[in-house]
Amino acid sequence: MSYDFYKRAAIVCRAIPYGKAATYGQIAMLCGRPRNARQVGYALNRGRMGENIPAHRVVNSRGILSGAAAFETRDLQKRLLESEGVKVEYTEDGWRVDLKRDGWHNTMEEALRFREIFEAQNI
DNA sequence: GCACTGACGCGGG
DNA sequence: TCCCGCGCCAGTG
Repeated sequence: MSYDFYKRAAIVCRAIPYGKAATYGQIAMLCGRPRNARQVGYALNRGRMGENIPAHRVVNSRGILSGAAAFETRDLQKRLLESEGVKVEYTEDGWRVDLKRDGWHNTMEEALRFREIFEAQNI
C-alpha cells in the first residue's frame, strides 16, 4: 500500500454528518480507492478504524443496514439512526434508509478537501 | 503461493 | 425498479 487506507477511511467516516447515511462505496471513493468498498466493511467489522466511528451511519449502495451480526442487538443500528432523525423502513431485505432523503450527498469541494487533508497528514 | 471469504457495487436485462 | 451474475480486493489460514 502506498498509503494507509484505513486511516483515510476513519477520517471520512468521522466526517459523516449527524443524521446522514453514507455508503461503503462512497467512503472508498472519498479515500481514493473506488473499488475498495469491501475493505470499508471489513474495517468497520474488525474495528480497524479505531474509536469514535459512527459505524451506524454506513449502509450499502441500496441503503440497506448491515446484517444482525455486526451490532450487539439486531435493531441497534436502526435505533441509532432513528435517534438522529433518519427514517428507516422495513423491507424483505432488512431495514433500509432512503438515501435520496437522508444520504450524505458529497460536493466536489468536499471530495477535494479530503484529498488535501490526506496530503497534509501524509496518509 | 493458493483458495476462500465477505458490514460491497455495477451493468444488463 | 428489481434481480442476477460477475467483478472486485485485502485478509486469512
